[in-house]
Amino acid sequence: MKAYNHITLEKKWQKIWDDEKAFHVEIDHSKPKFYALIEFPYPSGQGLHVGHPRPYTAMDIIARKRRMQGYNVLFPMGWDAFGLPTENYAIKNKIHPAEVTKNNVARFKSQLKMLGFSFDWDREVNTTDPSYYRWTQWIFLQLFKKGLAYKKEIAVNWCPSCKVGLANEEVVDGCCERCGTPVEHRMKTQWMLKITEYAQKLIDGLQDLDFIERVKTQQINWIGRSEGAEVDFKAAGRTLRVYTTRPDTLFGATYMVMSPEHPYIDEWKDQIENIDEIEAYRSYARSKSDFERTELAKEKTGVCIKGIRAVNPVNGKEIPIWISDYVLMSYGTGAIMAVPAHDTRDYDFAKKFDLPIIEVVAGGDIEKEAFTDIETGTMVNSGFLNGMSVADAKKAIVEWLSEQGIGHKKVNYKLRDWVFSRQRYWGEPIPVVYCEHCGGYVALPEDQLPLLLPEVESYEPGPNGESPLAGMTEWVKTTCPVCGGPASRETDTMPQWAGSSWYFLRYMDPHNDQALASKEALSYWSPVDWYNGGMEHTTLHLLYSRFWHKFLYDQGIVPTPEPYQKRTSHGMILGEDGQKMSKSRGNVVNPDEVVADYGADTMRLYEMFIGDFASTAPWSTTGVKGCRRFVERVWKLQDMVTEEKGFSQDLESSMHRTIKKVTLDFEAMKFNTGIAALMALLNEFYAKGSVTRGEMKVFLQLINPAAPHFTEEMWEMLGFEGRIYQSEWPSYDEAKTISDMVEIAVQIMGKPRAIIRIGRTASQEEALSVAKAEPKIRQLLEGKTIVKEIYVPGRIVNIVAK
RNA sequence: GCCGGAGUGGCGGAAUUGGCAGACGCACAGGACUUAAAAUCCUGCGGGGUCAAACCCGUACCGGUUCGAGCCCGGUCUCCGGCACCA
Repeated sequence: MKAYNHITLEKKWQKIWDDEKAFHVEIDHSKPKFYALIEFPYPSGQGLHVGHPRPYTAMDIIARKRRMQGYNVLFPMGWDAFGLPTENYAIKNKIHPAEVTKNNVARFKSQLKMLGFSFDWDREVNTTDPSYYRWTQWIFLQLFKKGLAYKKEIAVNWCPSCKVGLANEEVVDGCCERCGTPVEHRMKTQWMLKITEYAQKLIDGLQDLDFIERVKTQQINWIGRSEGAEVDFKAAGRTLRVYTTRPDTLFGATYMVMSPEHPYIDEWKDQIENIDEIEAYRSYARSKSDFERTELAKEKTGVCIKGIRAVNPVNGKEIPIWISDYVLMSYGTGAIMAVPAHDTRDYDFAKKFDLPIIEVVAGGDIEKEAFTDIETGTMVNSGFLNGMSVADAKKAIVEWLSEQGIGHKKVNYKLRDWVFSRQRYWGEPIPVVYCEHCGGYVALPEDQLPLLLPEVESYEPGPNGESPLAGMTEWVKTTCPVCGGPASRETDTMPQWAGSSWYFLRYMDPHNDQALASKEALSYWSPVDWYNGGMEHTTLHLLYSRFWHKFLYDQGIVPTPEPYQKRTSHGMILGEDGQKMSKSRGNVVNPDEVVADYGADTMRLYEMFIGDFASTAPWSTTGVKGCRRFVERVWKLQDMVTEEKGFSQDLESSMHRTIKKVTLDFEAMKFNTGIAALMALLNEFYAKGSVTRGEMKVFLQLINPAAPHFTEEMWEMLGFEGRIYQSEWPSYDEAKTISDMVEIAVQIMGKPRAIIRIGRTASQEEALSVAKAEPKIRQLLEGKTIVKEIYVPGRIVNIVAK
């Protein structure tokens, strides 16, 4: 027997697959299509870590299995290569980011090839390739033309270290997601995308998708729909509009609060008696960073506006108006009616500043705390609402407000528009020019795309955070495509999320220079059948790309309203010490070494066997060795193969059971138990001391998706026909997965006391008589009367006796 | 605080969804082979108890439903992930 040498063997098959274009795919209407997608990596300078191959191996197993089952499988790979780390590396080492990207991609690609994934490399895409970002820019132009891209001066989350504005989604605990620096607020003019216009569609679309529940709820929470009403209060001759989810508590509104940024404050300047105090508070609130807002104890602060009072429209009472930073300008109307009896924040505020608290929903104890239950309370102190339930009161008051013309139903979302511009070099240039004469931003004609990134002297952002492109006078100066007059180019670039928002479409037709993909390719391959990725992308990439796709669908460009039919998620791999892998902890496992020492097949098997796919799990070197042992034991089976074509009689049931288990477990991403079943079957072969050709063939096929190299080698050595990757996935006979005789437990009073061997479909009389014939059972039942007898065929016998 | 998810041997983890708890793997112990070690093969491996058995206890904790509960119900604790002054 040839010794098992993973190094030469794996190289050999990787080369054959390449030469044979084994995994290249084209449109083929004679087969069902299957589009398997994994998140394309950012090619960092560190290369792959052992976390990357986990989802890749998982989808590779499913892709390989589906091919064997007769599907036309699209399983592509590419590079999400724009972004800050590359740019920072370029600045530090004075190398062009494109060069850095090229090197990193080459390294990643060779590492992926080393692991034997069945990607169709002819469809490789790279977001930094002009022939790719031409279409990223094109999609932006469509958004711009439909009014969904607009420029606005907003307070952006500013990272002083990265010198870049961040989207809300990129701020974690008030700090920059990437570098951890506390985020500051800066007023900046930014490109924005109106994702809010799609808020409802993004919720509704989830309904029919096969996404894991966590992803659905996280997206729904992030979008944050709430139903309530807008109500107009009169104040100093103006209408002060508020949003509330509790219009039923209107009689309990004892004061109002405006956000410090509310524009009315400037308008009321002359009438406000304590304007100095108000201004002081406004500047104090402005200086608070996001970090301080989240970290500081939520002690309420605020100032009463003196000289102006509001009128509660429902009872004509005059109530004071305060300003406080617990009211946000960016949600609702920037002003609220405060009902301290029934809102915990208002309650805290009222207690601190000694404001009146009026109970309008009975059922709690407002001496102690705000009563916020909406299920059980009854309306009191509320005029015509008295005696109603909260739900009825809501309806009644909104009706009344509508009749009076001072309020109406309103739905709000927490979702904000997407801050789309970055003041950085290594991103897609935004293809618009500013033209004084035309009075604003003008889209570049589509035939001028791609708008290439110009060569610059320095990739460093300007001192005030302006884009490095702003220094490129020659490039910035241009002519307006509409009027032909002088115009200047936009110097901001797009965020990293742009290129990844549509890459799965490009894979369908990656070389098309007429459209982002042909109609034919789009209609054949859409939607992605199965997309696996990290939970960390739930509210970023996954939401953004669903938004773009829904927009493209509305424009008639893509054929399906949703991009991804199914979404699953993998767990992280921790270091051997149970900590998150990081350079500073020194617990990083390098896949190159694992593959060199044990081989790609072992590495792949271990990554799948490590534990439940969706959960985090610590790496274990001895665990890897266990999988290597499995591979070698399978290898040694070749000396035990008999000439028999079918299954041997005593293993027939085991064979069918294992085929079934592996088929179903792989599809359900229960790789650990699927592999465990294969190990158990191997143990049976060893116990028997032989394996038939028929058994060997099926066994290799079942292992092949997980460990494709050595199974291909053994297939060849044993003289099976063709390539294993082209062979047909084994089928099982349901009837043969169950053996006729079963061992079932006999319980007395629910405690297992004996095991009997009977027919699977034996009758109750039969089962009980066999059970009672057991000496031990007979002994235990002696002198007792049987109260009840339970028999579940194939499962259990339970005798209750006294 | 709110929304998700989870607590099972020394460890990673199984359990047909209410039917023999601990599959499979790791670690460990004993044995075989070897001059020896490694590798490999065989055996054992939740705790108590016994010469061995019988038997008792055991799935975070307290209680309940059931012939029978890791799984269902009520309550408590702990951990992980997400959101967080969103009116």
